Amino acid sequence: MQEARSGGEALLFLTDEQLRKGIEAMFFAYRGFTADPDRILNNYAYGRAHHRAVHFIHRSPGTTVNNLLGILGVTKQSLNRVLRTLISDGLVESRVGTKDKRERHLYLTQEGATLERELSDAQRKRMRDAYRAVGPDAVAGFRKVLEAMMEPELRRYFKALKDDE
Amino acid sequence: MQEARSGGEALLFLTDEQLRKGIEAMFFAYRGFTADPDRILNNYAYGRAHHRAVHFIHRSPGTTVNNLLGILGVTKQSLNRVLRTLISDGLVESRVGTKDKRERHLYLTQEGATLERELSDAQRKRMRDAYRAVGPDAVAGFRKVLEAMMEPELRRYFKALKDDE
DNA sequence: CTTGGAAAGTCAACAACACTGACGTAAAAT
DNA sequence: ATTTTACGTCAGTGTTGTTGACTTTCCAAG
Repeated sequence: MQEARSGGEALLFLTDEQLRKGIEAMFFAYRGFTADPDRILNNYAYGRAHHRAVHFIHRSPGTTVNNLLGILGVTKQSLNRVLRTLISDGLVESRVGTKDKRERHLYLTQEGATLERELSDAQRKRMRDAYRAVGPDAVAGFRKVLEAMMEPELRRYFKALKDDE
Repeated sequence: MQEARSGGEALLFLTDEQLRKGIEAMFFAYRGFTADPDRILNNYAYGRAHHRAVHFIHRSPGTTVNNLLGILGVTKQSLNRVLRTLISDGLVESRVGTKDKRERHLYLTQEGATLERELSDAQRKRMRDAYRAVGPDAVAGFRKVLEAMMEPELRRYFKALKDDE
């Protein structure tokens, strides 16, 4: 049941109970993390999938459907349904690739950018409030643990993004 | 676009870009966080909803349906569908309350405890590896930020749980 | 140059899991 | 005795995931 504790000072906190608390903290925190966007999305008849698509199109304008698939970790059919509604609703524009005509490059329209802004404002506010409540050292630790928890493939992608900090 | 930075040293890192990275880190990390249980659950034809129910019944044996509803944040119809399958599959036992016969107290059977163990072993391993990779200070910060990010109601519940650390 | 395969994307059908709303039963509370 | 609470269920709906089958486009081997 209990962690062996044979290693040294750095292992003292790694009991099963401590780890379970960390798991629950992650579960509850993620609920908070998505609570504000979820409320906003309800007003638009969109869901989290739309939010994710809009977020990453904003982050990487001109990205292809295939790129998004790798980042979002869903099937292309699932993403396609979401993109179709966003495109037909005029939030996302899909341009046929000039070099490779199989590809579709995705961009937010003005309207799409407005929704992205509304969603990310709310989410950033929560993140900012949390950061302010705990201070910079805690934030640094928070980010370290999150990175360590990612699947290796996504961690590599994420670290590549980090370069422009 | 940019954070005002008028406050002082503790605000220097709170640019919109930094906050967006934090948001993405949370998104990617949560994927990693659920990846191992998801793989296991596929073998049992169960989903995350079953995992959550099993986890919190393990955490609080004898908890009532109503208690679980508050913790999981779903409707009773949704939870009931999950509990029904878990009970009929023999993973969860539902006992009528002795003091208040309206209540149903939920317990894991031996089989249910086995699944809980398999799921939480995988999830704890990931959490433990991440903790070990970053060290205790980072973990303390991680936990602080997660708590700050929770909705107030869940934060109160979570802090009450924390007492037995 | 043609042909065959791989890649990017789309359409259709289905499953999981969330939601609302309505209803029923039993037990507790008033 | 009436109301409220706890729980279960049925019916219907929506989002989001899945697999399977398909078109278009690209590219490379023959």
